[in-house]
Amino acid sequence: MNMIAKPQPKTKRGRERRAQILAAAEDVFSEMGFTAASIADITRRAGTAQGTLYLYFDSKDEIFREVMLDLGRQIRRESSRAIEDATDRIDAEIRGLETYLRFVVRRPSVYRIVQQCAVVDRTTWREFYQTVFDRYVPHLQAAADREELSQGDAEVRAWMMIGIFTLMGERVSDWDNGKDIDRIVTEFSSLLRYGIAPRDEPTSNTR
Amino acid sequence: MNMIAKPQPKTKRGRERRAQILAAAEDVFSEMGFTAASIADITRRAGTAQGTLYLYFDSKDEIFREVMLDLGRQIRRESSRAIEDATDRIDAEIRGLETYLRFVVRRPSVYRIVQQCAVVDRTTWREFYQTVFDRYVPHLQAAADREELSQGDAEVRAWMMIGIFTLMGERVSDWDNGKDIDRIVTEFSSLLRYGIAPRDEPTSNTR
DNA sequence: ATAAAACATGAATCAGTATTCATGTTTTAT
DNA sequence: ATAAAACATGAATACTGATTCATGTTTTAT
Repeated sequence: MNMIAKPQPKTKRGRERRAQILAAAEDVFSEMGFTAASIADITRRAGTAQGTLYLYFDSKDEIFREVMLDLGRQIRRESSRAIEDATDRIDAEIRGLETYLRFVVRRPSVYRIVQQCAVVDRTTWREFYQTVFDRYVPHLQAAADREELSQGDAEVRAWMMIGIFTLMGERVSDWDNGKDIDRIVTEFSSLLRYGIAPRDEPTSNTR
Repeated sequence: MNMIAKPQPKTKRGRERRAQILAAAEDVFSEMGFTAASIADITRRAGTAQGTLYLYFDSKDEIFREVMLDLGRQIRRESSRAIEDATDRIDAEIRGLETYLRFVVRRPSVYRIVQQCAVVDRTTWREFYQTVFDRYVPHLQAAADREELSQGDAEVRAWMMIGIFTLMGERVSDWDNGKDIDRIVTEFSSLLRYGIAPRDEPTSNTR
């Protein structure tokens, strides 16, 4: 509702405190969950007084939102970096998945926060996925035009890829801590290249 | 912690009240979210007094859990019914997705509750996905053995399929209300049969 | 018909915690 | 060096809402 966020801190000390509190909030929210996490928990972790948090953030909801926006930027930065030197779109998808999975294993808070966000702040959560989607579709469309992919529905493909990335991310960060990344990437690669239907020519093209 | 749940109601009236409150809880939780939903909201919707809820459920957490378990059963029932008369595994997957998507459009509370569950009661949420996974893998493995699918990593395939189902479910129930189901099913079918890589023989086999 | 069990009520309790604020300290600008 | 602005404190406030419980009603069993 309130569109005017707190102004940026004016001094170096201020910027540091804000960053300190934001980092503490990320940890606490991902470890305890939004509801269980109290302002006292966050400021204790950050080593400040409770009131200090309100110098930089309007409310518990707003600080959560800032945490999510920050993570969103990190996720997108990480994935675009991954695909920079891919040879073609299939390769880009595969590298993208691998980098992504390694990222979420390093930063398991990512998925916790995104999941919380779906519940705590649905608008921000939608915007996050919409942004990912909006950047994804043109890549897939262009790749199909260049014949690096078969022709197909780029939008639906984007959602399917995002679905695979998302669940695999949850899986490795929450369940197996990264030990299955290689298997996952191998099978994903095979899905993109051949689907999962029986293949006609058994062992000819590795392409 | 407390493993002893409330005993089953002894009378018809009791069973009806319990069902009434459970249905109200599903609606209220999915509309308002777990945190915002109060016991008063639930009992108001159910048309009973607040205390009545505590005759049948130990706590707000427990009633949420019961809602989730109930939905889990419905989801599994619906999807197994869908694939009963599929001709092969690829066909089963495609029918499964379509039925599934139509189900979540009819019952949009499904995804809201599952998402909430990831945050509110992580144990139950994990058990839900684990159960889906445990039932899925043997089907895929058996199908590969019968050569209805190519050989591959059945476990990773199961997670990828679940990821696609999940995101598409969220997508149609939350975003577009079912109008894109046909497009989605078509593209999904194509992914399973051919992948998304360029195809060697342009227009030969519809299989 | 009657006692016992089961079910139902809703106002009062009570614990937790987000937010404020009066007071102090540090930094910046002149 | 000094005033003003920015930053920091943490105890007190204020509110919410889950849970309880004393009391009443309905159903079941005999």
